[in-house]
Amino acid sequence: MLSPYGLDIIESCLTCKMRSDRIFCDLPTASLQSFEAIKYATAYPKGAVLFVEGQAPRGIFVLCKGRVKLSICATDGKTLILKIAEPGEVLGLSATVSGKPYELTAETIDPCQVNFVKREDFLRFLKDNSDACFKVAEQLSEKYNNACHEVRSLGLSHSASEKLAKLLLEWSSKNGEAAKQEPRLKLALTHEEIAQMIGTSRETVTRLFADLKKRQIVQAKGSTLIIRNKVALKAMATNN
Amino acid sequence: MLSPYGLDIIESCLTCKMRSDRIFCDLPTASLQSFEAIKYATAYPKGAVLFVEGQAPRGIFVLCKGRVKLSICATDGKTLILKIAEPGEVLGLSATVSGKPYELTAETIDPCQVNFVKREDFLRFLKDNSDACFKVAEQLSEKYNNACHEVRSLGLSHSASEKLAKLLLEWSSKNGEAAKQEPRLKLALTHEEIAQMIGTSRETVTRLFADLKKRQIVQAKGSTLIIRNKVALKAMATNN
DNA sequence: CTGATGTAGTGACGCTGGTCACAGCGGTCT
DNA sequence: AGACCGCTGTGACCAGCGTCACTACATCAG
Repeated sequence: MLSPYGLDIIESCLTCKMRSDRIFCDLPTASLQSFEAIKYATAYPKGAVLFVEGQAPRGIFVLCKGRVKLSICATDGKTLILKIAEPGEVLGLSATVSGKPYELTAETIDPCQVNFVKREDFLRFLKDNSDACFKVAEQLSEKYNNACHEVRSLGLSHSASEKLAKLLLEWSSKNGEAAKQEPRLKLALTHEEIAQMIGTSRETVTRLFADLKKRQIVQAKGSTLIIRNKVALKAMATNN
Repeated sequence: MLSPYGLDIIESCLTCKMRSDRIFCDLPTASLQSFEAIKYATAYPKGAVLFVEGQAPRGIFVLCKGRVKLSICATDGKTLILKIAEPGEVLGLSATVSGKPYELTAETIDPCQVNFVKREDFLRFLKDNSDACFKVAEQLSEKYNNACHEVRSLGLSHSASEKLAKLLLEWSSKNGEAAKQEPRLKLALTHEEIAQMIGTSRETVTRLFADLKKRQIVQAKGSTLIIRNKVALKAMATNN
């Protein structure tokens, strides 16, 4: 089997082991078979752009492996990272459904495997498979929910430190580390990228981290970050 | 016919004149008939709260008449208005589909007519009527799109004046006034509410308006605002 | 080894806008 | 009429943070 970019390609959705974990993929066999017929299994290297905001929607991208950075970008080049998509997520879904341009840009940050489906094929598929249509509604609700959280964090925060604290807590809760006394997390992003996630400048992120370390709230061990004082961090995330 | 709060109640969706204009309501007669069976036509006075963020989803609210303010609110009371919903919009949709708590608060700002559908009834209805399910996906895409715009405006703007200019242009484009030389728009909101829409303080909005007037970019005529210099306003919305 | 490139850390400076504190200015209720 | 209330308009003050400019590493290619 071909294996570009060092990926182990999952050939068929029907035999995919992760199927049941994934909100969109967990479809009845019949629907999944029609899906098989219209999907193109593709692979991308790190740094590939799946689509760009403003483009007319070509179709959906089901992320099977790897992570994808979703961002929006201002005319002056200032960028805001909305989220890092994980496997199981469907990208370009809302644009494909509504026919409006993609509202964000998707760029791989790992080698990725992706199932692409052309817009016309996908819409036909949805009309014929009501289970899938409902899954799409669920996915879109999920996305909407996410966007609302982003709005809340951007719009209701009083300071950059509050937003950074929120981000760190959110990250720690994703690894199931949140319950631990001193949660650890891998800092896979640069200060620049973190700044783009919370809508601030690179220098501010550096300064905030320096401050957190000085106040013994976090501690860096190489590229892992240990949260030493969860309570203080939570206080920062809710107050100002 | 009963007519509370000075409303002319639309009794049946089947005979509703606005049906075809409205993205969700324009369903095949068969689907609409099953919808009729599960909906409750209700009316609310101005200032009524349909649901509050954080509440478990009771169901959906199809707005037939009047406007509804959708907002999120921080623990300290700071509020952000996401949008003013117009007739035809379905409220509480994503929470009802996903089962997660309502992500925002909906409060009427006019006397409103609303069709309410209980969550279980609605989910059953969706399973049985795939046309409706697709409409839901479309509505959710629309909402997601909106949220993305909000994120862009909040996250990528450099200043409050930029956000205000964006808001004014957006409003003028809704009335079809945008094409005119000097678009007019009704300022139906207080400075406080405008501040909450763009995530700034009441005083800043007052100062910004004063500045716009001084620079002859806009002009107030009672509660209508005339945009005298569209070009300058657009420049403010894109630059800094 | 050396230069190039990307990331992180830090000081200085100044602007934007949040906050507080009041002052006018319609309404409306009694 | 007066009292009260919500909205608007302004001045003063200052914290937060964006920006610039530079240094310090680390990694990598040649």
